Amino acid sequence: MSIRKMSASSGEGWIGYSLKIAQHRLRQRLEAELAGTGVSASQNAVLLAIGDNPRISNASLARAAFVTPQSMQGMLVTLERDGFIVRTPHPDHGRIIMTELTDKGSAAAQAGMLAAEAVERQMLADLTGEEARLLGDLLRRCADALERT
Amino acid sequence: MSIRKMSASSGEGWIGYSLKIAQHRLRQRLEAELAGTGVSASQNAVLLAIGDNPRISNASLARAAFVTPQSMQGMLVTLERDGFIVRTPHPDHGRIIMTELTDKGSAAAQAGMLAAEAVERQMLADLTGEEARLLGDLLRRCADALERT
DNA sequence: CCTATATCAGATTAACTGAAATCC
DNA sequence: CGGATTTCAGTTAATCTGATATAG
Repeated sequence: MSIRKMSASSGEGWIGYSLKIAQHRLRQRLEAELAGTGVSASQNAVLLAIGDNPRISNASLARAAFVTPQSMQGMLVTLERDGFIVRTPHPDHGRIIMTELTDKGSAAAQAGMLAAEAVERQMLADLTGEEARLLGDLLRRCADALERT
Repeated sequence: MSIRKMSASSGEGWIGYSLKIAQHRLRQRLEAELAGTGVSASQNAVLLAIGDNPRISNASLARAAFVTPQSMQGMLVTLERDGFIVRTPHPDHGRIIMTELTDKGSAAAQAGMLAAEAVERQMLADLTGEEARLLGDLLRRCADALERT
C-alpha cells in the first residue's frame, strides 16, 4: 500500500503546494523550538507584536494579524490566563483595553525571538544572501497579487 | 489607536513572515474560490489526492499530507458524511479500507482543480515564467533545509 | 511478538458568525 | 444615530495524544 506518486493534480508541480509545505515545516520547526517556552507559534507571534507595540488594543492586533477581533480575543484570554500579558482599561477611552507584556511575557518573547531567528537561519541555510533576498521579494509580490480583488 | 509600524521583531523583515502571509492569502483566496463547492481548501487537497490515487488507504493519505492517521481519519469521516467519498473494505486485506470519490466528489475535485489553478495563476500574475520557476525552486530548497534535524 | 491499520475517546487550538453592551 | 471596541455564546475544522482492536 505504498504511495506511488501523488502526481498530477494533487501536488508537486504547483508552487502553491511548495509554499504550503515550506510554511508547514517552518511552523513545525518553530513549534519544536518553542516547546520549552510554553507558547505556540501563533501565540509567539502575538507576543512579539505586543512587544513592538505596547498598550496596543485587541482590535488593532486583530487587524495586524488578519483575523477577526473575536479570534484575537480568544488568544489574548489564553495569554492573560497563563500570565504572559496584562490587560488594563485605557485611562481616557472607556472601551479600549491596553495589552502589555508581563515579565514572564517579555522573557517568552525574548526566547521566541531567538527561536524564530534560529529557524529562519535553518530555512535559509542553503541559500545565498542574494537568493534569500530574492525569495523575500518574490513572496511579497505573490502576496500583493493575491490581495487584489 | 493606529498600528504605527509593527517594526523590528514581529514582522516585515523576516522571510518567514512573508512566507506566512503569502500562504495565508493563498488559502483565503482558495477558500473564497471554493465557497460554492461546499469543501474547504484542506478538504479539496484531500479530494485531489484521492482522485490521483483511487482506493488509497487512510494511513497512506495521512503520510502524504504529513498529518497523523487520526487527523486524516477525521477529515475522511466528514467527507464521507457529506457524500464526497465512499469507503469500502479491501477485499483481500481485512483491515485496510479503500477510499474512492463519489460522482459528487469527482465533480467537486474537478471544480477544486480549476479553482486551485485560478488562484495559482493570480498569485503568479506579476512574476515572469523564470521568476515563478525560481520561486518554486527556492521554496523546495527551504523546505528541504527545514527537514534536516 | 511485532508492525501496520483503523478507529474511538478526549483535548486543544484557532478560526468563524451572531449578538450584545459600551463608548465616542 | 453611526462607527468602533470589547466580549459572550456557540460552532466548526483540524490538529494532537492515548488507548484499543485486528490483520498480516
